[in-house]
Amino acid sequence: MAARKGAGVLELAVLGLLHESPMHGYELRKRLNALLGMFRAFSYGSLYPCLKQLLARGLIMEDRPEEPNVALALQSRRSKIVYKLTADGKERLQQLLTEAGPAAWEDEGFGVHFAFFSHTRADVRLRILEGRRSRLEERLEGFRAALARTRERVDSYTLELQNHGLESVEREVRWLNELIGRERAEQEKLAKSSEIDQDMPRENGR
Amino acid sequence: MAARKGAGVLELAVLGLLHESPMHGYELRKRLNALLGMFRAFSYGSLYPCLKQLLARGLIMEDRPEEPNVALALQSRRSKIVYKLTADGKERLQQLLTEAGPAAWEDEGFGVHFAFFSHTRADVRLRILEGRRSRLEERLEGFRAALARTRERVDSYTLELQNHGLESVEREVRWLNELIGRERAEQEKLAKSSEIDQDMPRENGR
DNA sequence: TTCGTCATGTAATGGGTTACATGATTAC
DNA sequence: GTAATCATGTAACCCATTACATGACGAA
Repeated sequence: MAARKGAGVLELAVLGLLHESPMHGYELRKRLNALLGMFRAFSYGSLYPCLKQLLARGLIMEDRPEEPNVALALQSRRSKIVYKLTADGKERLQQLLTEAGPAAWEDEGFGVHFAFFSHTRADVRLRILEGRRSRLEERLEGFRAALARTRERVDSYTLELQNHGLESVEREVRWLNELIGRERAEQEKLAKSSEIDQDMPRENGR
Repeated sequence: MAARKGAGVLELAVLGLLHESPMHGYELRKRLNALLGMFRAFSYGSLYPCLKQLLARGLIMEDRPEEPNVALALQSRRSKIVYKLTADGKERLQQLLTEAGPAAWEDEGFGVHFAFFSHTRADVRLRILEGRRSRLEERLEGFRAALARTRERVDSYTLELQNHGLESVEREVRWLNELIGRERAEQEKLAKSSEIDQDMPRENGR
């Protein structure tokens, strides 16, 4: 099995961004950190090796636009290597966007997967959101249990920290609830509209 | 200089917990994850090597309570090794709790440092809180700048993600603001009470 | 012509995880 | 007596970072 772990979160992020438009590494990194800036920041030291590896695996290729002058192309080519997805790369991206497993809802991966939700199938989106929610609820539960056990002697700072953490997670759960609600509503709407097909449309307030 | 990076966050966490009371590894891990559960979870694979290393560095030692029977002690001792801080360990802990540098306010370290704030000097606490706040504000600023540049074409999911991230960080900043306010108030109160001593108090707003 | 930023890369290192292997203790 | 949990440990690996080295290019 092994499923090829490959290059962690970066693989998806790079493939996803390159799918939207070809880019060179430096720019890629900026877009990356603009996209996920609040969660993580990647350095060149991880990005370039990743590109190299993706290239070796045939998932991306250099994108030299129509180059009439071959000699010039061979010589002048230094600095700025624009990459684009290959067919295999697109396939791989699709595959990554379709698996709704722990990799998609654990802390490291969730943000990246979410960032490309618009390229993700609706049912997969829903399962990822629900997966993350139950993951967080699980954590919440375990945490509260541990809290109950050590309740006795906690200084005020520890308490403050734990409360803040608790509230953060609860907040994310509420956020997920809202997103899940919206996703489901949309799915129902689609199901209904495809089911009707020849009946009159009806409003169902936003 | 080099400052001995040593064993990352774990070092502080372990020393801090052992300072409160001697413990064995297994228990240590549970307390650790109860304390920081919302932020990170450590596995045995990292904890035990860390203990081993701390032992080798002479910062902790096995805590065999009064053991009248030596022979029995030598034989039966398998499973459950209780550790406690050595004098060096206490000193090291104190040192770690006193440095108010990036290690204390970056994402990885902040939680742990905060968790032991009750053993931290008031001025160090304040500097760490302010350090973290400006770190977050910096991130906020950079993020908004990047946002402004790529504003044009962002799909609704990306937007949703970025908003959520933004709000999370803003929320943490507000939390820090409150904590800083409290810290300062307390410090002023202390300063005032020690300053007066024989005169009447005078207001000096903020 | 020099400085800042854009741009690409590599080597050493690091902190941590997973998976594995093992043994003791407790509860049933 | 056996299953679950407590308890300790190791080895292989992984993803990413830091620090470094290099060079092109535009603006002052």
